[in-house]
Amino acid sequence: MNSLFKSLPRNRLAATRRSSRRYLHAHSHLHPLLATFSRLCAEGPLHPALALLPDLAAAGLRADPVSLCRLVKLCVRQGTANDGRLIHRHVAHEAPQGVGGLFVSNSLVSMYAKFGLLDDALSLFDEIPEKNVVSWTTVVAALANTEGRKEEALRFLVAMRRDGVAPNAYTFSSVLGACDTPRLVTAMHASIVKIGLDSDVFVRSSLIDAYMKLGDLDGGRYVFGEMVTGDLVVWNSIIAGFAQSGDGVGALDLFKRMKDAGFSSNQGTLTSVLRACTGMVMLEVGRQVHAHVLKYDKDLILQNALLDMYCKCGSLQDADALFCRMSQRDVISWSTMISGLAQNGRSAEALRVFDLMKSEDVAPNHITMIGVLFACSHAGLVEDGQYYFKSMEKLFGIKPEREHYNCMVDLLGRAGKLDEAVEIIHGMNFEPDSTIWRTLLGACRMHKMLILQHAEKTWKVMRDQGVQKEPGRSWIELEKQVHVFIAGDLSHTCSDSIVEELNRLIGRINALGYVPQTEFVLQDLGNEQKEDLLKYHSEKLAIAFAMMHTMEGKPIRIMKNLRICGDCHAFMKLVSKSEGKVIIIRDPVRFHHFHDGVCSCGDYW
DNA sequence: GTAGGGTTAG
Repeated sequence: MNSLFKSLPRNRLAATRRSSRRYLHAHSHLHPLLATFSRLCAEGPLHPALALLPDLAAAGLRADPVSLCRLVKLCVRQGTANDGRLIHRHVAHEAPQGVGGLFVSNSLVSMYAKFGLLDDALSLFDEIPEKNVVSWTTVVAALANTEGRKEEALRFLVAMRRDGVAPNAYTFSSVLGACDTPRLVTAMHASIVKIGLDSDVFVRSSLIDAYMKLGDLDGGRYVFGEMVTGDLVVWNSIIAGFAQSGDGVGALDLFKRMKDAGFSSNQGTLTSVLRACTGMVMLEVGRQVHAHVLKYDKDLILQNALLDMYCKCGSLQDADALFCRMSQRDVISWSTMISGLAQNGRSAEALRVFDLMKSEDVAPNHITMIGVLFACSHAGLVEDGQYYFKSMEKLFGIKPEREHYNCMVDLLGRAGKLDEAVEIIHGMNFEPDSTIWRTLLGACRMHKMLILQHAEKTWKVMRDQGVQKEPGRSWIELEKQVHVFIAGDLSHTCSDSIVEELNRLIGRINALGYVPQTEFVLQDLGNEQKEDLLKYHSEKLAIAFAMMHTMEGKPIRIMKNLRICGDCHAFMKLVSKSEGKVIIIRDPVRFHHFHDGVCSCGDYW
């Protein structure tokens, strides 16, 4: 291998680089075989070019480094790892001279990494005697992109500096993907500023992304606000960060500012904007975005985001129509559709979609199985659920994780099999967390088996684990504006009319037999106070406001941060009947479609 | 020859 790297004085590198380009032209005129090879490497296809390698060797001809690098790239795009090894073997014998050898080796390292053969990439890297910034960056990037090897990326950065090679913008934008603690990101940020790379758009977008992934919105905003240079991806990074951290309004606001700044969106932008709509349940804005998505109908990520938006906004007709139209579907499309149907109370269809998925030979993953188990539990299909839970490892090679156990506790709990649910918890290999307890408590409450002593103990465990009681929040989209209501908070500008409308609704449903179910207030209070607490639950404030502003015939959609309580549930059923309205409430887990006094969840949630 | 942003659950 060492013959690959005739070492050269560094001041001759540029001259060699120039001569290496000339080499191509000189030789292609000299020999038709080399000319054909160069042309194939530049234009493809891959396999005829590969087939020429033995002929070149037999004729004693040495391919130029530029063509070889092109061939390696072609291989990454069109070929397999074995094709790559073929090139590697050829090069090991017919090495290009001088700096060209280094170029070819660097691209081979990159190729192995792209094929996921990290160890091959590293061992070739080890053989390079005079590693330059590209060699180092290639492995740093490969490690930073591999789950479980991120720490090594940082160690390589240190080793690189010790070796006297200065990192460049490529290196920093790669290594930032491996920085997953505030301390690391801040330290890297400091180095970047010191070296003066903080205006590079690649570095900037990676830095924003790194801050946002830690949940440090201010850090991301700071880097973004300091913008002296920016491009579309920098905008996309900040918008994605806001959308992913649940600040949909912030994301949409930035999207508007981006357009005002003269940038037009691409697939990446639209995907994040859709996610923001999904988080805020902004169906109308989502529909508008759909119009811009039409020209990207081959982009699966974007199509999946659109599909999820329709599911999460409770518009299953749109989701279904889109799903049928999609020209390709991957495991995410299928999982989205299965969970979407299940969350909207259409479990039987969800399971039919799962059967269809299997018949199309798409392998389910652990998220698909969460959707399937969720569907079973929602439809009371205890046996099917138990079957899938027990056999998912054998059938699909998916080991049950915490989330699957949680689904099983839900499934058994809902079906009233509380003892079996507790048994499942005891049979877990990991400590039960607050989610599991919450699920069990929900089942107890559902079956009116709430033994307070037990509940208090459970709440204590949850408090000890740092679970906080959030105030209830509901929000609705109206004329592309989001209106937020907080439980017990009457500071909204329209509060007086909201309370008036609420009283009117209560009067109407009293006639249908509504009685406030104060048992859902767990605090120790007098009955009247309990009724007041119930009356101003956030979804009741939201429905009163929506009732005054929604057009006739249009369903009302409410988003909630907490699960809906039994009293609000009964309330909504009666209001849907008395007012002849379809009401759709999305809580953090599922949807309730209220229509004519009935809910899609079958009073079971 | 090396680099950045986007989708499914909870």
